[in-house]
Amino acid sequence: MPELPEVETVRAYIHQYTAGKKIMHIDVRLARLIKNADADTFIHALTGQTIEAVKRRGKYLLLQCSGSHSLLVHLRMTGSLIYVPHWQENIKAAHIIFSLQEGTLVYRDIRTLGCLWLVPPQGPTGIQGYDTLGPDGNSPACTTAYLRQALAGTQRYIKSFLLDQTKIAGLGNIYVDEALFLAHISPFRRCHTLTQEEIEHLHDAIVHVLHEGLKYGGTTIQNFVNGSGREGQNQNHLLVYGREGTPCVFCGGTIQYKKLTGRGTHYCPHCQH
DNA sequence: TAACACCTGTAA
DNA sequence: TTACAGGTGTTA
Repeated sequence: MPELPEVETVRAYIHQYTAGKKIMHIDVRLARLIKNADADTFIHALTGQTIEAVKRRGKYLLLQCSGSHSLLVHLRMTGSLIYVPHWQENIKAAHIIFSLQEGTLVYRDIRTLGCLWLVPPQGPTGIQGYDTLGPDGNSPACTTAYLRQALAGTQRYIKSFLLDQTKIAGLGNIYVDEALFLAHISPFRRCHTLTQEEIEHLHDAIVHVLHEGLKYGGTTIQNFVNGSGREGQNQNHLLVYGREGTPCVFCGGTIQYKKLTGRGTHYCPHCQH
């Protein structure tokens, strides 16, 4: 589900509502979501700690706590982290429940593919996937020069490259399709064939689509909700994702849908080369 | 790099 | 009943 703009939207809300609050009690209802500790260890390490700040790197959320351990969360497809002033038992798919000194932080996840990790004192190193993250797609480190250098070394499909979190962190299926459409580059192009000009357009498009996603509070297709449980609005501004069979906003041709390395891919064959 | 696995819900 | 879904790790 969530890509960088969705995770960042959640981060901002959760930070606003939970920073400075103490974790009074933790109810672990689905322990297998915690990947590197058993439930007792997890509960013992975090109970009594104060959430100092909520940070984000790529699609990971870091809840920095006052004690020696912190909490790292990846929402995967259908995870969500919401803050509610009053816990109610009718909240569906609530798997880990943090009772705070004021209000409740709930980890929900319909498909239960999400992950939580207890972060050791030395930080979130050694946690699979985290150490090898590339620069965030909207960070100053993700320059055109960086992209040029990284793209030159591989012949894979550009879409597959953009989805690779070790190359660029934070992009997922929606924003990759949107960025390639805006840059007029086919998802089937091989990385090493991109020209300097195309790489510049691609870079601008990545920054733009992430900015738009953030501006509209994330994209909700089915499940995404921000930290308050509300939907995003960026789905109303998408240009290709989910628009197969409808007219291309540039040429009026028909948006196509094909599978590319297992992912549904939306593009305009006339505009994207 | 492809297929499959992890899961559940929804829509065709 | 089947295919598909904002992701990613493992295996062939």
